[in-house]
Amino acid sequence: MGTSIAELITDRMDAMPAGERRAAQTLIANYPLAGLKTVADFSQHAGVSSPTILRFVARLGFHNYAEFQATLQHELAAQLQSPLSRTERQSGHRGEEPAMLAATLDNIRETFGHVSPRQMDEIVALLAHPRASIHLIGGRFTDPIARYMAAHMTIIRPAVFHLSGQESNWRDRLIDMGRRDVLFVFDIRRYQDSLLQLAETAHKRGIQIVLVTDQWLSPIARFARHVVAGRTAVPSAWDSSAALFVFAEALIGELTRRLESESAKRIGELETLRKG
Amino acid sequence: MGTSIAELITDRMDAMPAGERRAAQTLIANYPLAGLKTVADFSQHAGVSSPTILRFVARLGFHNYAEFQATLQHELAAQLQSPLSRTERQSGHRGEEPAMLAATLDNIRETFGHVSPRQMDEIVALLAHPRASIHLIGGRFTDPIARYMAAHMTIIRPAVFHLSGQESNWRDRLIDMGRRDVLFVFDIRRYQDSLLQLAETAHKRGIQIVLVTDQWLSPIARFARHVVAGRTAVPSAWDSSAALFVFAEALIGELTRRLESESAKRIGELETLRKG
DNA sequence: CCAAAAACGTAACAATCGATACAGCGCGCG
DNA sequence: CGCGCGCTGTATCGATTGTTACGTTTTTGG
Repeated sequence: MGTSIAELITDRMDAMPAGERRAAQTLIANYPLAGLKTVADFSQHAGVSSPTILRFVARLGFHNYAEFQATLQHELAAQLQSPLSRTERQSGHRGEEPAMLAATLDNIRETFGHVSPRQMDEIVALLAHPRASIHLIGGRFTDPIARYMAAHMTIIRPAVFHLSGQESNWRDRLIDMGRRDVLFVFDIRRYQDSLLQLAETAHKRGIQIVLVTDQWLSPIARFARHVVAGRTAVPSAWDSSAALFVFAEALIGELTRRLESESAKRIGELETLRKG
Repeated sequence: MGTSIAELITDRMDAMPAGERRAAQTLIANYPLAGLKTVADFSQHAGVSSPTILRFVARLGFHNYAEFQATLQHELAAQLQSPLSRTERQSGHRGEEPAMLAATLDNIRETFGHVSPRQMDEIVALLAHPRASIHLIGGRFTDPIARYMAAHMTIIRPAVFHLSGQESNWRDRLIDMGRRDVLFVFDIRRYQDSLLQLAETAHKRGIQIVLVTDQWLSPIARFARHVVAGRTAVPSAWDSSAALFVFAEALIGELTRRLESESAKRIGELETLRKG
C-alpha cells in the first residue's frame, strides 16, 4: 500500500469517462468524507447515478464498495493518529498542558538531548555481544524498569537475568559473571547503598557496568563504563522516572534492530515453545 | 456548533450505564472512526449489542444513528480542511528528533488528551478510599509498571498489594477483596488470558476494576469500572508502554496530593522505622 | 434483604443499501 | 448516413442495515 487513494485517483482521472470523472472530482474536492457516506449520497452529491459510483470504484481496482471504504478509513485513521490538534480545536480549555505532563515531556526530550548516538551505539554493542550475559537491577522505584528491560531482552537474546529477591542473592550471582558480562543498573536518589556495594564488587571483578541514573549522578557512576543521566525533576512530591523508562525502551528498540537477524530464529523457537 | 461530540461524551460518560460507557470509551479510543462504521461493527468492536449503541447515541441527544454520523462527519470535515495540508506530515518538521522518540512523545500527549480530568478524579478517588485495599497487576511487559505504582502507593497508604508469583496465587488473593476494593490491571496486546480470567472472577465478586490498556482495548474493559486507553504504537518491533508509564506517574502524583494530609504522618513513621 | 427500576441482550421487522441486468443515449469509424 | 461500441441511467433483487418490542438480568433504594 504505497500510494494513497488520492494519488491513485489523480493519476487515472484523465483516462476516465465523464461521469466517473465527476465522481472522482467530488471525492477529491472533499476528501475523503464523500467516500465514507453511502453510495446513494455520494452519487447524488456528484450528480451521477449509483452504478456510476460503483463502476468508478471498480475502476480503481476495488472488488466492491465496502473494500473501497475500508481502505479509505484506514488511510484516515493513519492521518488522525499523528497530529494531536484534535482535542484543542475548539475553545481551548486545553491552553496549557498540565504542568506535570509538560515537565515530563521536557525531561524526556532533555534526556535524549544529552545522549550521543555514539554512546547509544556503544551501549547497544555491549548488550548485543553474543557471548556476554546481561544482569539487570534497579533501586526501590527503578527496579520495575530493570524488569521491563529484562522482559524484552529475554526474548531477543539468551543469558539475560534480572537480579531479584534478597540482596544477599545478588552477590552470589556475581560469581557467574566475568569481564565480558554486563551489569545494567538503574539508580536514582536516594541512592541505595546496597546497589553501590554490588556495583563496586562487580567492578573489581572487571564486569562492565552500565548505569542509568538522574542528573545528580549516583555514586555508582564512579565504577560505570557508561553513564546515562536522565532528568527526573517534576512538580510533584516524587521524582519522575519516565525519562529513564523511555530511554530503556529506546535501548530495547535499538538492540532489537541490531540483533534482528540472530533473534528472528530465537523468536520463532519461542513461539513454537509457547504453543507446544 | 458549540461543543464537539468528544467533549459531550467525556462530560456525560460518568452518568452512563456500564455498557454505554464501554461504547463511549471505544469511540473515544479511536475517534471518530468507530462512529463512522455501521452499528453492527461499532457494537462488535465495543463488545456490546447493537441496541446498546443506539441507546448510547440517543443519550447523547441524537434522534437516530444517521444524525449522529452526520454530525461526526461534519466535525471531521472541519478538522481536515483547516490547518496543515496533510501531505507534508511525513517529513521531519521538528529539529530532527529520532522517529521513535517523536512517536513516544506524541503517544504520551495523545493519551492524556483522551483522559478527562473528571475520570482522573474518579480513579484517584477510588484509590484514595481509606478502607479500600488496592491490588495491582500487569501482563508480561506491563507488570513492571504495576510494580512501579505499587512501590509508590505503598508509601502513602496502607493495604496496597502487588499480585506477583504464581497465577494460581492471584485467585486466592481475591478472597480478601470486596466491593470497596480495587483491582488495578495493566493489559496490552497480546492480551493475557490469565488476566482476563482474574478480572472476570473479581468482577463477579463486585470488586472495582481499573484497567489501563492500549487503544484496542483489552477484553477486560468489559468488566472494568474505569478504562484508560493509552497509545502504544511506535516505529519499532515492540509496542511502547511509555504512555502507560507516564499515566501511572500522573496517577501517583494526583493520589499523593489528595492524600497529603493523611500520608504525611505515615511517611514520618516510615522514616523513623527505616532509621530505627 | 427484598421490591422496584433500570439496563441489557435476543429476536424480529421494515427500510435502505449495494449490486446486477437491461435498455436508451451519444459518439466515432467506416 | 447508419452501424456498433462504450457510457450512463432506470428498475429490480437479495443482503444488510437501523430500529423496535419483549423477556431476562442486574442494579438501585428503602
